[in-house]
Amino acid sequence: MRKRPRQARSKQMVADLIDATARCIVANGLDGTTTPRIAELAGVSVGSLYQYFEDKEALIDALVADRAAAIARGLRQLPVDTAGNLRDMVSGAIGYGFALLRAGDGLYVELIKNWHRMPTDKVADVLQQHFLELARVWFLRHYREYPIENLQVRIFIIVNSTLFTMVRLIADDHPLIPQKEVAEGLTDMIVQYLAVPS
Amino acid sequence: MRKRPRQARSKQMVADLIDATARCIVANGLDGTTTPRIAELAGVSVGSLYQYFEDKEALIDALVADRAAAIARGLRQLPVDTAGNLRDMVSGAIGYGFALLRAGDGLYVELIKNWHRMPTDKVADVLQQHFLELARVWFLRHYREYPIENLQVRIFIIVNSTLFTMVRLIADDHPLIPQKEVAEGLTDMIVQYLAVPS
DNA sequence: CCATAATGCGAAGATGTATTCGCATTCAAT
DNA sequence: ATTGAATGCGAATACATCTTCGCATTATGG
Repeated sequence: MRKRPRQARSKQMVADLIDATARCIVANGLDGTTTPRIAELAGVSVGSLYQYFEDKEALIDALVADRAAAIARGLRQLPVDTAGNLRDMVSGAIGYGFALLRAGDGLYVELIKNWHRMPTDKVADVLQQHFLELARVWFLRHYREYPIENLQVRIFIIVNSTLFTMVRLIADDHPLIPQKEVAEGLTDMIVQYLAVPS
Repeated sequence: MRKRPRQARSKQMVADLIDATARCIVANGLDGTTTPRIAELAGVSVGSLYQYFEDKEALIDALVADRAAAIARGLRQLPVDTAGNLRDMVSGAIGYGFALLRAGDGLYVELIKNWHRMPTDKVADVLQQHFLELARVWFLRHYREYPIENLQVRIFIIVNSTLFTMVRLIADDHPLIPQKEVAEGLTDMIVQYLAVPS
């Protein structure tokens, strides 16, 4: 950040700018997200944007960091019963994932679509780390000897498979492929896969 | 196409332009692929580009259509033993997929990364259709009563999971996650999933 | 209340890209 | 060889974007 916002109104402006960036991405897509449009939505001047952000990328970076942190908090607060069965955990996580992607008017979908143009791919990292930890706990609890070597790879496969299958489904509608069945299919697939001995 | 190339040299130019587009995407990424750069690589003038292509998008469209057709041909010629076991088929397909993505200096990876900005997402469609058909044949042969309703959804999940997991792995290197293990993991996952009764 | 710093502005500058158009060149058929 | 069509050219046009800068406005601390 180029300059720290010291007064209350500038702090508000920074918040407004980040919020406006989100709304701009939702309304115009990442490609249609321009500094004039962001400024207009935020109700500030273009120049003001550059007071606190090095450039447009820094602004988007801030937005992503914000949301990644929010998602991380949401995941931590998600009630998981590590003593319960695996299928319920997985099913719950996938349901949560779909809900998250459907929320925010497609902001997350747009961001994940453009993951490779993001400053840092924090969203996928957050998911990866969270579920890796969750899986560690679960396996440690249920099987003293669990495939710890393999777990990283398995979680990598599972997180990416799930994330992009969901995004592809939501991004453009596939009339023959209902969300409910995909959620069940992903659950089946993941549960089966985690049960495979290494 | 704005105008049909009639003479030999114009046909050559169209071919050169499509080839130059591929090289430009490899060298500069999709975002860095501009009409001047394409023209320069093709060794023709910018204006000539617009003789046979409505706009830049049409040019990229032509490239994608070309490659999609080539991949479809490659898949059809891939020797598959529908009488053999499922694991070998899946494993072979995944090996082929990785080889394809590694080939072409990252052209396919770049195209799939930007799937949502492609004129038509032919690549994924091609894969989807092919493997759907393949799965139909296989299941018809091995189980007279196969879950035909479910098969579309399963193939959707499998194709997208595999494709994007591979692309994510190749796009930026994950030192802790070797390709070999991912290939094996994906194979395990898919084979298990296809064996789940519907 | 005043002096100073912080903040906000938005037109103008710099850059880059897609696309067109009139003219030059090459081809192919007669 | 000639002529009309096809082809090729690339400077010029039109447009859009990011970013800066000098000036006006507002807040804060003494």
